[in-house]
Amino acid sequence: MNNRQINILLVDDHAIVREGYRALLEKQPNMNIVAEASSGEEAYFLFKQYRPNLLIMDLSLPDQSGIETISRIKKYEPAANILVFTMHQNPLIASKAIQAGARGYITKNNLPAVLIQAIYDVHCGVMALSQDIEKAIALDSVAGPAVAIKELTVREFEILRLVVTAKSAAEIAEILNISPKTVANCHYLIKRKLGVSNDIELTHLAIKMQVIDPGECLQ
Amino acid sequence: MNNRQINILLVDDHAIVREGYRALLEKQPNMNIVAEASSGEEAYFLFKQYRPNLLIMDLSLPDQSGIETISRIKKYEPAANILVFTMHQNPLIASKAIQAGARGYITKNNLPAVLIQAIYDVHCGVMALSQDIEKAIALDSVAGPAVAIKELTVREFEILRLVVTAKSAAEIAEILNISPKTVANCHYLIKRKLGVSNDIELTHLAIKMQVIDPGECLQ
DNA sequence: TGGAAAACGGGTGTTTTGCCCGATTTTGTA
DNA sequence: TACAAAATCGGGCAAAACACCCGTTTTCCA
Repeated sequence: MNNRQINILLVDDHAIVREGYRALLEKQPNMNIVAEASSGEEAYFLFKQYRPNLLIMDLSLPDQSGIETISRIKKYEPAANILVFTMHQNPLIASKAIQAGARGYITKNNLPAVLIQAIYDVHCGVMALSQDIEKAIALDSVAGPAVAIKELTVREFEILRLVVTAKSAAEIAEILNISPKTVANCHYLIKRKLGVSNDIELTHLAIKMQVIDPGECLQ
Repeated sequence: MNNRQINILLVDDHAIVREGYRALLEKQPNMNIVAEASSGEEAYFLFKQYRPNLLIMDLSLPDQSGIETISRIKKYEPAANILVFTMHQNPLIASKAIQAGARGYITKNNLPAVLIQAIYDVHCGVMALSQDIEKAIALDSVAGPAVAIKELTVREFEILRLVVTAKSAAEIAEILNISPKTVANCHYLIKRKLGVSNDIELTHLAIKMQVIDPGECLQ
């Protein structure tokens, strides 16, 4: 990779956070924010338009499609450099994001300098994980009770997240642009893989595994 | 209130967000950030030390003590002006924060300008609520589930508790010595009364209303 | 580039749901 | 005590959802 200007697309739904990125990144001589998006849809669109060298994205987007957005962008451009920068310290989410094609995962608990370093790392093709996430992944893989959830495919995980926030099959189908029938089948497979027999158990499990936090679905 | 310099204490556990505040607030001629805290403990300490005119705080702090911190500070200084600025759009959280003594509640979904206005409002003694929160609170108190849940009969409430701990209709029928059909009918009536359309929403609602606590399903 | 895994979605019999109804049993209160 | 109102119980039935099967296409790596 070259050491020239790094053109960055910011994806975060909170304007104040984007202000923060700007203040921070524009101090770096060779970083340049070419565009900002506040939703997954917009991110995909702007990525195609601007072709940035690097994409910094939060996962909690209004259309709930953080990981899905990574998949879409990577499908369109497998060489895309995507760095996840989010508050979620959950190793499950981190590993799904990486499975989906992210090249880095840094939590917002880290100091700005860590983000800066990660940007350089990812830009040079080095996978960047913040220490807290590395630790969480390590702990999880040793004694993790979340074994079954890891068997889920990226798509299944995505659908799980939507299902447990009480979206209907039709809504999910709409969001993901697939048939409601596929959603239903996938929903069934998720339940079978996780060994639960109804949606209530599934919800409890999702909360327990911090796939969602209790209250996330309260509007 | 005077119109002089507003001395602000920032409380947010994410450095990048604090960068965002800085970039934003320092553009305002009469706002001045006197200190930053990244935990509730630190916030309390710095408040005593700096006596700011206004405190902007996020609720999701590492020591999980956002609302608790508000209480502590208000106890120490009842005149403290506290403006909550958080991602939580939950009306229950908002009302608890206000009960605890916050004089404003703005979600991070809002544009920076909304925050700026709220700062002026709170500084002048006007309660500031962002529109999304106003709406959420209104919905919640008018047609809200808090009311609806009280409409449940004793039997319905009993069945609700069993349902949301993931017991099957057959099991519940067994426990209560009634027909599974009655359980199913009752289950349906509960959902109708509470205005939810599936069991996942029902589960979330039950957790939110503390019919069962989230800890009950953890492990 | 070939083979495995994942994603997608049709088909179909079985359950469950949503909503109706009437029959009993409390319950509150005049 | 009387008696209406509310709560409880459960049958019926069409519509919807589910569980499970399957084959096809797409994606991903080695």
